[in-house]
Amino acid sequence: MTTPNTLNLNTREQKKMQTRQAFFNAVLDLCMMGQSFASISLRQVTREVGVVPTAFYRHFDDMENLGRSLVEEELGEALSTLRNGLQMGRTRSFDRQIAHSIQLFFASIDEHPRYWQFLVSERFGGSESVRNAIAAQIKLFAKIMGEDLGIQPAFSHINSEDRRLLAEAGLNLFLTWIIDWLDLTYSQAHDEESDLIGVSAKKDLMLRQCTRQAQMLFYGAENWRSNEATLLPND
Amino acid sequence: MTTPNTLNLNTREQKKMQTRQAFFNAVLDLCMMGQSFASISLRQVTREVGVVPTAFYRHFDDMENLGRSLVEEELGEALSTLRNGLQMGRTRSFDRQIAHSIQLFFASIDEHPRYWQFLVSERFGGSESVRNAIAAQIKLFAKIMGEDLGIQPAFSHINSEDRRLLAEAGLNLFLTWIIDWLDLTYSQAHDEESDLIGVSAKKDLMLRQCTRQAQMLFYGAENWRSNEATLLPND
DNA sequence: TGTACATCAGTGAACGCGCGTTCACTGATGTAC
DNA sequence: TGTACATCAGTGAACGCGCGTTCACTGATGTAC
Repeated sequence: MTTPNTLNLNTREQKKMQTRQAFFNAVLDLCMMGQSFASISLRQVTREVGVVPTAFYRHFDDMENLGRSLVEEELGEALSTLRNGLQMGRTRSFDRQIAHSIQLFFASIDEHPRYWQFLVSERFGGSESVRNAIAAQIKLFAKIMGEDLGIQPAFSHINSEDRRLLAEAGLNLFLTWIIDWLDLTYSQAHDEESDLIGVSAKKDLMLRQCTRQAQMLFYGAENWRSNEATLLPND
Repeated sequence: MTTPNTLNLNTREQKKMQTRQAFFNAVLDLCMMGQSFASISLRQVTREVGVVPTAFYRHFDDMENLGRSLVEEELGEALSTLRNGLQMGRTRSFDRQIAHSIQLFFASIDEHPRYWQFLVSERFGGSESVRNAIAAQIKLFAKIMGEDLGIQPAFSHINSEDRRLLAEAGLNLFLTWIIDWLDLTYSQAHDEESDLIGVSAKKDLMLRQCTRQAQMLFYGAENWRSNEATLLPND
C-alpha cells in the first residue's frame, strides 16, 4: 500500500522499510504470476527483491512470518480502504445501494488485483498462519459490514447476530467472484486487442449477474424475520 | 472412491489401477495434513504410495497430470453422489428442504473430508490445470442444481438463467463453510475428549447459522422477479 | 564541527539435502503356438 | 496343457540443480564526546 509514517525514521530505518515493502511486493507479484504462496521459495523472493538470500533474515524469521506480516500489514490496509468506500454510500436507496457496493468492490479489485488474488487464493491455502491471518481480516470485515447494514432501514428489523450472518454470507459471495473477474481482465492478454471490447462486455455481463445474486440474498434478508427459530429437519 | 468396473480387467491391469488409486489417496492424505497441492513433490507422493520415484511415470506425465486426473475421476464421483442425495429430497416442503439439503451437504463433508478439503483449498490454488478441472466440476454441479431447483414450486416462477445464478450463489455459499466445519471436527484432536460434547454443540450451532444464511438467500429468491432488469448505478 | 566507536542491512562462500528426470534392469504376467 | 517370447509395472543407481541455513565479513549510517 503506502509506507507508514516515514517522517520520524532515520535514513537507515527508512531504507529497511523500503526493502521490507519490496519483499511484500515480490510475494504478491509471484502469486499474481500463478504460484501459490506455499510453493514460493525463500531464494526466489530474495532474487525478486534483488538482495542476497541471507538478507532475508534481517527482516523475517521464515516464509511463514513474511506471509503473516503481508496479510496483516498490507491486506489489512486495502480492506479498510474498501470498508470506508462502502460506508460512504450509506444514504442511498436500498436496491441501488447493493449495485453500488458491488461496483465499488469490483473497482477495488481492478485497483489492487494482487491483494485480492492473494487473499482469495491463500484463504484456504497451505500455510496455516497465512490462513489464520486472512480469516481474522475477513471476520473483522464481516463484523464492520454487519454493523453498517444496521444503518440501512431495510435491515433495521434484523437483529445484530443475523446482520452479521448476512454480512458474512454477502462477503463470502463477493469473494468467490474475484478469480473469475481477474481471469476476465488478464485472459485478454493472449487474445490481443481484437477482444478488448469483448472483455468489457463480458465484465458488464458479469457485473449484472453478480448484482442479481447479491440482490437475491439481500432481498431475502429484507423479508427475514429474526424472531423465527431456524429448525433442523430432526428438531 | 471406488475402483471402476474391475471385472473385465486382467490381473496386471487391476494391480495398475490399484496403484493409481494409491496415488490419489496419497495426494489427498498429504493435502489433509495441511500441505497445498503445489508444494507436494513427486518423490513425496511416491514415498507415501510405497513405490520408487521412477514408478510415478508409469501412471502420470507429471504432478499436474495427477492433480487433474484426481479432480476429474475422484472428486467427480463424490460430487455426483451428493447431487443424487440432494435430488431425493425434491418432494419436501420448501423451508425444510433447505435445512435438509444443508444437512446432507455437511454429512457428505464428514463422510469424505479429504475430497471437500482438497476441492475448496485448491479451487483458487496454484496449479492452473487443477483449478480449471475444479471449476468445471463446480459449474456442472451448479447447472444440475439449478435444473433441480426448477422442480420446487417456490422457484418455478424464476427463469432458468436466474435459477442457475441462484444455484451458483448457493453452492458458493456452501463451499465457503467447508474449512470452518472441518476445523471444528479436527481441532478436537488437541483438545482431547473433554471437549467432545463442546464440538458437537459447536457443530449444531454452525449448522443452524449456515441454514439461516442459506434461508436468507433462498427466501430472497422466492420473492424474486426475473422479468425485472438489474440496473447498475450508472444505467 | 571533528573524531572514534557502535550498529546493523546487506554480502558471499560454503554445507548437506531433497528434488525431477535419465537410464538400463528385473521379473511377474500375458499371449501365441 | 506346455513352451517360447513379449509386455510392462516397478527397481535402483546416478546426474545436476535449487533449496534453507550457517558463518565471518564489509561498509555505510548513527551516536557519544
